[in-house]
Amino acid sequence: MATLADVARLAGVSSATVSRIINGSPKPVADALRERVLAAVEELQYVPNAHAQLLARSHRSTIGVIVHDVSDPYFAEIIRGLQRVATENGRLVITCNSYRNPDRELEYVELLRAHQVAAIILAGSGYHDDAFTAKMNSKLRVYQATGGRTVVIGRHDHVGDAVLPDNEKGGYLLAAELYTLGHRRFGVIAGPEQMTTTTDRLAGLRRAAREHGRRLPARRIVYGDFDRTSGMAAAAALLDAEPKLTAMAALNDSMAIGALALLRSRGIAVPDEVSVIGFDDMPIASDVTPALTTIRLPLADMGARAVILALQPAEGDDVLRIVRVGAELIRRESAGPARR
Amino acid sequence: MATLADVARLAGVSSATVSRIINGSPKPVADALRERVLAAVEELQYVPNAHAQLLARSHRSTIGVIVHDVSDPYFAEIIRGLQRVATENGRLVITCNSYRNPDRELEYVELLRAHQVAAIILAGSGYHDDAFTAKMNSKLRVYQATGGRTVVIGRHDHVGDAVLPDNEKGGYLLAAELYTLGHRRFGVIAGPEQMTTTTDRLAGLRRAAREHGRRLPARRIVYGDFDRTSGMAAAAALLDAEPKLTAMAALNDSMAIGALALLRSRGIAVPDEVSVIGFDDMPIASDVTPALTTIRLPLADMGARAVILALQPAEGDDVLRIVRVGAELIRRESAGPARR
DNA sequence: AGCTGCAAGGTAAGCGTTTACTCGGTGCGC
DNA sequence: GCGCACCGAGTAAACGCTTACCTTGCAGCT
Repeated sequence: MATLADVARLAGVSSATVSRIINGSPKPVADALRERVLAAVEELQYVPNAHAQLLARSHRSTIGVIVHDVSDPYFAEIIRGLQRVATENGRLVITCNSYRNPDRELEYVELLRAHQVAAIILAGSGYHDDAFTAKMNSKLRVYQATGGRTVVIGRHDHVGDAVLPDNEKGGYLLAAELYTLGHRRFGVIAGPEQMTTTTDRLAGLRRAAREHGRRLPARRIVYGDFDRTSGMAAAAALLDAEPKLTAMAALNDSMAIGALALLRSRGIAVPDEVSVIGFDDMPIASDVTPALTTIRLPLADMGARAVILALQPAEGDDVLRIVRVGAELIRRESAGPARR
Repeated sequence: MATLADVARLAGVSSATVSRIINGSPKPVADALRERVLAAVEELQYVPNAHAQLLARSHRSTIGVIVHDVSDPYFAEIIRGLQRVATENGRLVITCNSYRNPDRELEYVELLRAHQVAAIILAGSGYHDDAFTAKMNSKLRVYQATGGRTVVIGRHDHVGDAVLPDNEKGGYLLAAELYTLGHRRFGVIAGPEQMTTTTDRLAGLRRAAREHGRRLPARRIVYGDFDRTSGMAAAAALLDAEPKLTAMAALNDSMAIGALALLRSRGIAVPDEVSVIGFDDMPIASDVTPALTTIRLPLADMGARAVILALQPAEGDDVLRIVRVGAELIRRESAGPARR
């Protein structure tokens, strides 16, 4: 690979001059030299070694994000928003997929630290696991101590700034809609039991239940993995245990779609016989049949806000800033009045 | 941030020793020292500076991938396969989204070169644009000249190894199925006109047409953007121009889903009145209603093979290796016999 | 003429690693 | 008892850049 020194040699100038020209430094450089240098750069197809630059420069500029899985539309949307703002600010973003493996999340924090990122954004729900939380917090604190900024999206138990979607309210809206439509016995297809997203959303469902003088019996809650397959399995389990269910509340759209698929395979009409409501409003929610009634979270916006938090230097020293974003019911066709 | 030197100081050894212990160098080190060093690493929460390592080490280990958009399920699948193999081999992968902007692709090649990646994988279709191809090839060649490896997925006009899905055959299968079902006048919802994926798939359709003694009139081909919205628009245009169409061939699933949505909005039954066939077999293809008949490409496998090519050193010097992967018709419910 | 001041470019000291090389100190063969 | 090989640890030279600081030359003063 051609180096700065090669360019300097070819142009007959010092490497400092080349560096200044390439980085558009404020120091003035004679036009003649500039042209010679640019020509040399072109001729050698010179590209500065990013690692050498990062080593030599003091300021860090890239942003690291840890998600469960980019190909999950939920995260894809968050990242879309996040990328937009990052790019607008000339920041590169490195994305890491933990595939819901806590250990891998820990490893990725190290990796991002090793890469000297300016900020680490933890997207995706946290776990109710004190040992993990403690480890993660200690790693994050070390990182913060060296000037690193951290932002979490949708978890409350970590140090640093946070963007918090109102999962509780979303859950409330979801259940409230079901009660309003006259459903009294509905199953819940929840996510992994130890994830905070699951418990928050469930808490919302429970609040709505209480307001209607009811409760969510444990036997009507099945825990899945937030993916389509587990949604199908959960729907099947629910139906087998209690064939008279009039509705299902899925705690994310992927599982809702799985439920829809299972219902279809059993020839159960949605929403005429059983209503289904999802959560997240992923792009394909409106393409399944029937189009999914769901709770919308401003995903792209959440990603964008996370970057903004990461970029703004903290005002005080220890104030941690929290941005809350709302949840909204999107009525489509998969939920209707209770019929049986 | 703690540095190697800090650790060395705390442990009372030289930095060389620390480096050797951390990297598990073959050089033997006394156990007592090893423990002291490891303790110091733990105490300081030391993480080696990745950039300094890359600068100092000679061998490059990360892999760069350029795709159009990770959140597009087509690429998400490719990346999944690619990641798997890369991780198995201890390689990190950096993903760049060009959002179908050729200039951005060029920029990303520079960026990846700047980051000293061991290989660049160009996923996603190429363009029929000689100026662009020439520029890209020159950049790739420069990169190769310095020992970089390049692999392209699904484009033929670039230098380097390649993984080529049989788009032509897929197109052929698609059209053959339509003809077999008795469709004689069907619309084609194609991708961007200058993309090789589009032209390859179209070529397959044309071959099938010829074999059935027919042709694809230009007025029945509408070019979209490979996304849902343009699929809807294209379906509308097709239908408006020729209401008697009995089927539509979409050149990817996203557009097929868009077409399905449009047909539904117009109250046209699929497949009873109009059949629809997609291409790619994205995961959601089986969740839309009716489930999409489509052409399956082994996407994850393609990603995996690309990494394998990138990792295997070229045998000869100039032999460029080409791996071809097949296409397969997946019959589901969106295509049926022609009825009108 | 002798200074000062400034503009334009060069010199060289890092940045944090890795690694070839150097250097005491053992243990061994003779 | 001496030299040698070898082992384990340290020294220091890269790696390719950025940038503080220094040099040079020249215009503008007094």
